[in-house]
Amino acid sequence: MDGIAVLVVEDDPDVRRSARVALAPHTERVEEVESAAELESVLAAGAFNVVLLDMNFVAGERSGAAGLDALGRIRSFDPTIAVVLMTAYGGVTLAVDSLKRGAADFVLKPWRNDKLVAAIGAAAEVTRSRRATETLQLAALERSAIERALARFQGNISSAASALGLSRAALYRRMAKHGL
Amino acid sequence: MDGIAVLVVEDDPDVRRSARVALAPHTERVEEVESAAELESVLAAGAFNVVLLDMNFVAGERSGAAGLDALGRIRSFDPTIAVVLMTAYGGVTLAVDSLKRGAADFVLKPWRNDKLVAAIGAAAEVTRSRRATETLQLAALERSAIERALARFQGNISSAASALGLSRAALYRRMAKHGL
DNA sequence: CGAGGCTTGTCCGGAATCGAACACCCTCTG
DNA sequence: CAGAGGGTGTTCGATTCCGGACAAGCCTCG
Repeated sequence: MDGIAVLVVEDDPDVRRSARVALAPHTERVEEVESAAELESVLAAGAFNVVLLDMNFVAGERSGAAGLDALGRIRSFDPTIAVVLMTAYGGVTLAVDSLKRGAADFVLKPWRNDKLVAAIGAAAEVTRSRRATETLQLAALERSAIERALARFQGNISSAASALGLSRAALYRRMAKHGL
Repeated sequence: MDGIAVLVVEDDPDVRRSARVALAPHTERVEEVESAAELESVLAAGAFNVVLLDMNFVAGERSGAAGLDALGRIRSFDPTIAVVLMTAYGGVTLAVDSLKRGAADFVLKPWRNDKLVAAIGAAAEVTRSRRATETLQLAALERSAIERALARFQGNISSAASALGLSRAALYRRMAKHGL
């Protein structure tokens, strides 16, 4: 799993070490922070493609609220990065809530190393895919929309043009422009 | 919750009745099927905006595989419709796997009626939002991309134009066309 | 077999868009 | 304080794109 840079957010030094031991042989880089206080600056500086985020790093707090808050901040900062949440206390409700709020995966502590590695690998792939498809280039968006329309209508030019809001002649020109 | 049409997929008649009793006062229509055999034709005929899907409707089978298979078929047929999964046997792993495969929510049996109603309401909103944003109209896609670019670059016309692959003058014209 | 409805690909006079250039403003640095 | 570097909004001759119309083909139905 070359090219994977993981940021581990975890207050417990034993768990941080366990994560590093599990992940380091399978990734390019594992960095750790003890709290979520400076998440944005660490993320900005670090070119990560996965975050492994503890849900409870406030002493005595077990609800997962801190982790969900941090998840929200990470997603605001970089919506493309996949976040894997981990907790020792989670039930179905917390897991479901986490994924609904945008976590890519949810891991219970103590984990099996092979499952953690697999989860991180899958999450990195989610980040890769999100980053590949996020573009603002109008030409690329137009080409993609034309391809989807042609697929949707099995190559029927009249229907595809209508769906795209173009005349048939205009669609022919756009198709030629994009080499379709 | 006007305008919500729910399809309940559940083999147990007692559970089907419980779902109907819980949901009927809060929705426009509740229909039920006993198995997933004819899902696509029922969905095609019915104009639903939520599916409440049991995970286990194969006798003796408790793994949830049947429900996940049905989820996949529903999503292939109509990727915009929100699916709420329900099971009596699910743990964190099954819940996480369900959401990763595209379920909008996950409900454990026996449910609390108010929570089921809330989950269905939220799922209907997910369907509404997905259907609103799925468009092939190039003009709408262009407007949306311009808005995202302006937001991304805090209104900086030069940077937004560059990201969109347009000249500044062209961007000004597109913005005027879209009333931005 | 022929009509009707749908599809296809192409054309061309007119309309719309193009982007380099212009003039100007603001901030930062030497 | 002046100059550099970034930004802004607008202009206009050149270029590209527009869509209704045309001609033709295919499929279904009476």
